[in-house]
Amino acid sequence: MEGDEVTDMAERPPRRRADAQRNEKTLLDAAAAAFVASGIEAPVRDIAARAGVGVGTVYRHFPTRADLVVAVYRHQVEACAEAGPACLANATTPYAALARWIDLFVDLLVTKHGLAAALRSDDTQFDALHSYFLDRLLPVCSQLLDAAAGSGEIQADLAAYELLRGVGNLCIGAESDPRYDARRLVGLLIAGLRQPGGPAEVPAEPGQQADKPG
Amino acid sequence: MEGDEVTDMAERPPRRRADAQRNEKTLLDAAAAAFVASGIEAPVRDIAARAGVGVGTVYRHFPTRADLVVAVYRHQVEACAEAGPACLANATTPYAALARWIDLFVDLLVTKHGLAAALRSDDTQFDALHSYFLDRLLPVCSQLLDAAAGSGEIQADLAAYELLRGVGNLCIGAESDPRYDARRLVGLLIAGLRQPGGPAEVPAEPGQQADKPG
Amino acid sequence: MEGDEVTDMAERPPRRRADAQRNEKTLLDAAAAAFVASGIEAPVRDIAARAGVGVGTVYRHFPTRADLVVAVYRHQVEACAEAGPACLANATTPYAALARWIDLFVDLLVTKHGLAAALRSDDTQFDALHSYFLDRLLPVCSQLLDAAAGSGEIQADLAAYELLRGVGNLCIGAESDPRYDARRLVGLLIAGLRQPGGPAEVPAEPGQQADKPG
Amino acid sequence: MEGDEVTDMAERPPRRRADAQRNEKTLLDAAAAAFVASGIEAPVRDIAARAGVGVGTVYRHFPTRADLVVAVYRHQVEACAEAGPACLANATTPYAALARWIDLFVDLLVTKHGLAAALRSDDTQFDALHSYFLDRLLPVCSQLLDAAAGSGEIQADLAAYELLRGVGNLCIGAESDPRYDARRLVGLLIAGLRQPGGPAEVPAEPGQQADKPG
DNA sequence: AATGAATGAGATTTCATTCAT
DNA sequence: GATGAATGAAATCTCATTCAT
Repeated sequence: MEGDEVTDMAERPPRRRADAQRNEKTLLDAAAAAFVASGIEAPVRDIAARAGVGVGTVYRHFPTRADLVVAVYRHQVEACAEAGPACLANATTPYAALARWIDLFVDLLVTKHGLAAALRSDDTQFDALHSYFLDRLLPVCSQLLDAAAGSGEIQADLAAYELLRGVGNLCIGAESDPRYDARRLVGLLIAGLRQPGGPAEVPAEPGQQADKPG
Repeated sequence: MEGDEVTDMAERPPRRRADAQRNEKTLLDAAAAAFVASGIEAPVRDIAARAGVGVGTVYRHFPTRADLVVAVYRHQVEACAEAGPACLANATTPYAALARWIDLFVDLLVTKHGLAAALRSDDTQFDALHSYFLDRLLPVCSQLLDAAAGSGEIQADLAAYELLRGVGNLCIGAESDPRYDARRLVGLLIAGLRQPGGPAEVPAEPGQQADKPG
Repeated sequence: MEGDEVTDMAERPPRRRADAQRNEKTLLDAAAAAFVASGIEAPVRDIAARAGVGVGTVYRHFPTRADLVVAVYRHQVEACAEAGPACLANATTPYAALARWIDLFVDLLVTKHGLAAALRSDDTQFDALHSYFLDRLLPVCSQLLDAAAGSGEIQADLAAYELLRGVGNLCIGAESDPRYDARRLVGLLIAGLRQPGGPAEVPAEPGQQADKPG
Repeated sequence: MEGDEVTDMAERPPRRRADAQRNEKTLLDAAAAAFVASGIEAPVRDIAARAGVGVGTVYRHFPTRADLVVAVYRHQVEACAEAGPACLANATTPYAALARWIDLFVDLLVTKHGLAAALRSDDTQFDALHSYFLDRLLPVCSQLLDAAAGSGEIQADLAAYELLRGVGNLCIGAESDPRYDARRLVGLLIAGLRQPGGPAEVPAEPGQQADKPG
């Protein structure tokens, strides 16, 4: 992702002060840490303190909290979005690709503590964040869902929006609770998708009903 | 002069004043409404205003916010807990009973706006609420899970805690988002439970575990 | 028994806590002092400190700054407004009544330091204050102007609004500058009103005729 | 063009860098515009932005806000000061000269939005501005007043300081309020100066001093 | 000289909680 | 018991001013 920077051999574009750039990085790290520790609504002053800068500096770089949150997670979101087509290309079936990609999405949410919280917030202040997430990830998820539906592995009628939201919800609080394995529950959800007759119905097929554990 | 504590020997029935009792009921209704409107963190002042009492009265009845939240939802939680055995008795199979009961649990969470939010909060102030919920509902859920596992309909290895938490998470925000149908996703999750090979397994094809993008 | 009941009638109206009432008075005094010292924009925190209360108390009593300013000066404004008809009744001529009333208005502005400043401010936050002043004093001033015009002592075409604003302006800063006598300048302004032919015109009297601007 | 300012590049002597000089002019224009738009307390950043320079540049040229304000209005103040003797030379009487000059002074204040505000401010930061104004204009006004007093057209006892301050005050807010005509009120003030009996006196009628309301 | 990033004091406002009445 | 006034700790955001580049 940082590879983009190498293209400019000269300093043509409006040169940024070195300390400003350092600060931005420091701020993003500090904000990420603060989000983990205090949630997405961590006081600006705390973030500034963690970064060792004044509050004004935070506001200069990120005028709104949403700007900050988006910036904190942009790299990961981008990587996740770009992984979608790769999953499709490499997996044995579209359904496997979907499962794999959802797994990456779960990684994103679980390891970046505040993210799931940010997504669930209905504070209008985070609308921009919601939009960004959906803009970037909905198309990817849609493509995978469509492919899996096209191959007949899953039903066709689950919207990508709903799936993303559900997976996002399942990941809330996962990082702080050792008794809760979000990845496993997401796995159940994805497995549920594969039910031919819909979630509430039992398929009348031999071989799917009789296996009894132990 | 009046009401020295020691004069109690007459053993008057420790009855609460009628108005105090009325207030408690009024307060619970008001709090429930406030939670729906503004979420679980609704200002105490709002709740008092809705109830037509002073804030002091709220604090007298419910010293902490958690006390209030627990009280608000106690009835519903009790009813849900008690429905567990009934489901088991009436359903055709243990798995069906589980599905039915989970459905009731979803009702509880989705219709009582603030509840899912309260459960997801990791504010230590809500620990009491968490405890109450788990104390009351975990055994019920466990029983249902065990029964379904015993009948061979599902795998045995999902903890009731994890299931409740997952379903609770899936219900977050369901009231306010018409594009998100929590009930449907919970259905997928429960359906996933029934998968023969376990949630993490996809149809037996060689190499499918190894698919990695890039 | 009967003795107990007598106090009841006295406490009918919505009882205010004694300290609240005391606080309100203290706050008004503190605000008045702060306005004198730091102008109408004195920090709320300063006002609270002067009054020996917390900032929250200020906001409880006076939600907006304009509320506070209006309250601080309400007594004086009311008294001034009510003096208008009295002036008219007691003075020898309508013009004398006008002059007398304007004098009272100047008293109001000059002795209450911040007032003129508040009136001149074009911060929209003070619109309510402007409105209050105009609502209350414009009609009074109009009546006096009309009477003086009716008696032929002054021209009829000066709007009360303009006169009040002009006098208000002349009073700005008067309390802090010993070299500036607002009362005197207002006197000149009122004297100028009496010119039969309008301010720029010279009455046909010997020795006053030849003035032409530049 | 600013060609007046010696554009000859032949000039060797320790001249200021051309861009610095250009900046100064640009800054003055920008500041004037900002004062009109936002008043004399316009944020430094706004001024810098209007001028297309950094805030540091503003501070380099004008270390204090007062320096900037003085510089912005210096040309006009000089012109006004120099117009005094001219008025006296051209008018038919000293009083007419005074009236004419005051008119020019009003022009200065009314058309240069922020100026009256700057003059009225009692912020010590503007002391330099006050001094500059008085230094430059008081002597001029004094001369005109003295002449008019000498010719018997007005009383001798109004200090130039008081007159300037009064006129200045009358001009406050005149630009933004269509219902308020500062020029007209100043006209009344000047007319009042001509009253034979002095400003405080009303037409000789018995008992008129004693009128009191109530 | 010019730039604009950084600083941090200060202003406003909200609420949970206490406590006088 | 009930009331709601008082409190003051946050939290946000704005700018004047300094200073690294």
